[in-house]
Amino acid sequence: MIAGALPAQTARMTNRHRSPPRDPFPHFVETVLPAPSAPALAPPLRAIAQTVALEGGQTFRIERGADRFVFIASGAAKLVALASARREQVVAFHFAGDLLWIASPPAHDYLLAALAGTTLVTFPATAFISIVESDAAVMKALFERMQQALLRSREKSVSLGRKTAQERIAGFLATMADRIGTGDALGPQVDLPMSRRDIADSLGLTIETVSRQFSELRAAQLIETHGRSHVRVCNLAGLADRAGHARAPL
Amino acid sequence: MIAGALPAQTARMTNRHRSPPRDPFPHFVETVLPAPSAPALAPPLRAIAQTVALEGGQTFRIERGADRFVFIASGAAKLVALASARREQVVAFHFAGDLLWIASPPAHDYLLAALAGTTLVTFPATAFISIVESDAAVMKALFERMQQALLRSREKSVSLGRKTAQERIAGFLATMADRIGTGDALGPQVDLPMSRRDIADSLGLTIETVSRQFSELRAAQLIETHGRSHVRVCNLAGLADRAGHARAPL
DNA sequence: CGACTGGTTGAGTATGGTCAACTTCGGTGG
DNA sequence: CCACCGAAGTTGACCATACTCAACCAGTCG
Repeated sequence: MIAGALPAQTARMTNRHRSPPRDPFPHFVETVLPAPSAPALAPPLRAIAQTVALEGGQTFRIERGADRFVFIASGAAKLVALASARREQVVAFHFAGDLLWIASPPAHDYLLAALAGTTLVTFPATAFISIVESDAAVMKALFERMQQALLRSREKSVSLGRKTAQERIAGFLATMADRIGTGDALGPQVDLPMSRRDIADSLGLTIETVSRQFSELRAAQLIETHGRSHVRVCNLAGLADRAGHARAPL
Repeated sequence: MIAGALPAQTARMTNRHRSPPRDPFPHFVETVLPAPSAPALAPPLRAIAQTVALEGGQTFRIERGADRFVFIASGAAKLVALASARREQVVAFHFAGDLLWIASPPAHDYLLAALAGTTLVTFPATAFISIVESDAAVMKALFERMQQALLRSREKSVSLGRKTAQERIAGFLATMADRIGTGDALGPQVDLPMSRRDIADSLGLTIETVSRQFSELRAAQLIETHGRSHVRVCNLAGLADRAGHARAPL
């Protein structure tokens, strides 16, 4: 279930301050389950839950045909589809508080890889559903998370199918500022937990192209970067503009 | 709600044999609702349902913030995201029996366009959910359709992000053979209801590239084409092979 | 049968990929 | 605290895949 580090990954430990192994299950309960449903459902769910602690670079694989729900209690992860030996597609990034569904369809294998120290609570999908299916509020909450995932995936299709490299990068940064940015919306800061390779594999580009586009956006005064991962968005409107988020004029 | 034909579309009527305007709602009920749930839910759902008949080329738009469920009673449709004036991304194709969810997120507008004469039954999403949310079986069925849509969308991301033009076309044809093919699996035939432009807009390519790849696959004896839309898959295994559906070796 | 749309084929181009050198970051150890 | 080292990131030169522009062909409908 928990596979080793990815091939080209020398499991460099980034956990100097290893966090105490607090049980993440209560966090799952209060984040995902509506309060009235929690008392009845938490025990049976706990019975089928598996808690997994991953260090950055480690991966969580699912067996074929055994799809799972995964709650990210802390940390950050990428959901990766293996297209072939040297081709990976990052299908989605997920952060603390997210609940995602993973399956491996016939065409490709999928796995979840931690971008840093990450704690997961995972459930076999069918067992999970049979426990919560009778609870309308929980099913509705689940459903809404699914809708959000589908919407994000559709937007990613637009990006991958019809946008230039620069539009993809600009859109990516704007999205990340929205999802994990700190500070006000006018000058958000982001600490990107993913590498340039992860970004490239997410946007259907190469690391070189990602790097070049970062440089261009920097030159255009839209962003500032400090170190490998810190990005300051100087001009969010300008960034959104370059993302090609044109709405069709009616 | 029902907009006119798309810009470059001279609403050429393809309905010589106009089908009788049979009420498609019962078809929705028996296809989507589990039998035990139908009697209780059908009446309130009918009250909020809107039936729409579209000719090929006509589109169904949703207002912003008013997401809908759409059941395709007959025909075929493409779900399109408008990236900008001359850039459209086909996010998904849907056929008779499919139930889909459409929303227009902040970044882009979405619309559903009929590929031929098509009958829809549509519902405002929130009203739909409040009617069915208490019925576990229906919610589960809905949920599974959502999972399927998400899975397909993820697979599309892989295709758009990490596959060559030929791999995309081969994968597309294999998928279509599976979804709307007739005849045995060894020599399936497909009548593609979508134009080369639709295919191009779905795969993130141009019509010329689509055409060239069709020609190459034809030259490689993997497919035969008759007329604009009829495709005969001579070698499904070979096609799947060229689709780059490599599973990671364990 | 003729016109028109959609599809195919060809020639040249551009965006992003590849290959390679170099720089910076950041973590470790002297 | 600074020097060192490996990995990650950046930049440049060149190349390839798919796009653009354009002409031509074929299927379909009137």
